[in-house]
Amino acid sequence: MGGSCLAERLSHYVTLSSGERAALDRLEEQDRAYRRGAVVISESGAPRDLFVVRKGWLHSSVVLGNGSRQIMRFHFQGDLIGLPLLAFPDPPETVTAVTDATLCPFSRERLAALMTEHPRLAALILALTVAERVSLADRLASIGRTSARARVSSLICEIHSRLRILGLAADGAVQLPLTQEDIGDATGLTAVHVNRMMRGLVEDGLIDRNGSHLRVLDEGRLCAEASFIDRTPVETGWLPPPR
Amino acid sequence: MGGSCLAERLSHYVTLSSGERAALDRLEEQDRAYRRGAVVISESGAPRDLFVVRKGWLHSSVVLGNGSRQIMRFHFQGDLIGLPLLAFPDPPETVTAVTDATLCPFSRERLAALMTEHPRLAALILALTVAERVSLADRLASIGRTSARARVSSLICEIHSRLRILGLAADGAVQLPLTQEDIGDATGLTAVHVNRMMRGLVEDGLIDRNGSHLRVLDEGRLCAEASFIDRTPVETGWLPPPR
DNA sequence: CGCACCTTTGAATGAGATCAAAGATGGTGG
DNA sequence: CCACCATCTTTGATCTCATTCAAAGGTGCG
Repeated sequence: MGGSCLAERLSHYVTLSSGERAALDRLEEQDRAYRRGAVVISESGAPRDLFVVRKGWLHSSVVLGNGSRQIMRFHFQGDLIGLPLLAFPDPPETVTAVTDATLCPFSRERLAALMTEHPRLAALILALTVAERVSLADRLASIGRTSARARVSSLICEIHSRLRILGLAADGAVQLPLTQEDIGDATGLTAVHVNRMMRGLVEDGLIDRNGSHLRVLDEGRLCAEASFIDRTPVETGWLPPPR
Repeated sequence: MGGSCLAERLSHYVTLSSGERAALDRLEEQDRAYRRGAVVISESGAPRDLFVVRKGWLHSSVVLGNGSRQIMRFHFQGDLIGLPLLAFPDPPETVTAVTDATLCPFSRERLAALMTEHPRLAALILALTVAERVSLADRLASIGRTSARARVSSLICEIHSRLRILGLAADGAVQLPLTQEDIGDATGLTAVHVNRMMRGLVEDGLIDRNGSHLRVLDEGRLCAEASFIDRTPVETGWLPPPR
């Protein structure tokens, strides 16, 4: 396969030393392909691995006692998934492939070894985890305290902003392989109401759609309506020296 | 002050080596007292330190453009706060003291040094951060996908469960220094509606209240209604050896 | 071509918000 | 020690945003 996915991800933030790069390469022996709709980590099954996303979209979700589903977060190229495995024996969330996806698995023992040998990478992974926590908090505020329209707008802003960083949002246009039901499960709304809200956003000239293609027309207004805050990139000034 | 707060916290999960304990003691030179209502970390001000809570209640919150507030999480004795500082230059959340509180500050550079010298502590701190992320996700599901009554129940279950671990919930009774407005801001409801829901829980014999005293009478039913999942303690099996 | 699944639209319902105001509580200063 | 004021809780009435229920178009895939 050639080269660690995690290395690729982390090198967005720091210039990896050759030692770090070698250690990261040793982490992964393989990659695995998943079909659209496949369950990568199930709330019921015992998980064994963490993953880095090489290709594709996924999401993590929880299904509640009443049968409804909450999507916590979408995962794109370079994202670390399965981190809860570090804290809990049983996975608290289900991870599902939204599109066909390729993942790079590695065990937590290997991660432990990596953190021991390369403290800077340990600190960086901690920073990335914290950043994801903050992003979840933003989502929480959006769902807890804003209107349906703002929630949908916020989700679009977040996805658009993250895909743009990956170079997947040429001129505001992104591929959005989600059903309105998915968007509802991510925003705490019903599919029917998501439909009405998106329709409204189109009418007001904020976005445009056809099929799974979505284009952000007026990012400023969209983000403002959503109270969306695009968090600036992760801080790296405090990290220990590389090894 | 004598002894690091963080050491106390981490020793809940692992038996600290003498080297680890010494390093943790070196982390903190002081502790700081805050008055009820004091803002410890402000969304606007530049923060300098992380903290461990020695004594008291705090919460982190965000104020949105429309003026409403979302409380993300309550922080009790032993909790790490200010972690977002590891990822972002400006604090994304405001941390406020709910009661008079004593905090132990330390800089992120010191944390970086600690992680370098003591990889097991680095891994443990990562695991704790992940656990907090999962807890936020649970809250997100509660707010996004359950009724007002279930949200209030869930918050009570969470607080009760966490305080019990700290030995602060004798026979289901906890001190709850929150206004109904606070509870509303944590659950995404209005204070008025929180009142009605709590009243209902009392009527149905699930809880009892007078003043700031709250007693959980039927934990099983309360948690069931709330779809509350008490996450079992943090995994430590995968951690690297101590140093 | 035909069957799933998804989107769209309409009408009725309902959970929670909003508005308003009356009690309760507690901290503060005289 | 008491009176007062601010804050918090409680309750009622009304309103509104989002849900629910239902059914008619689209779309793509096997």
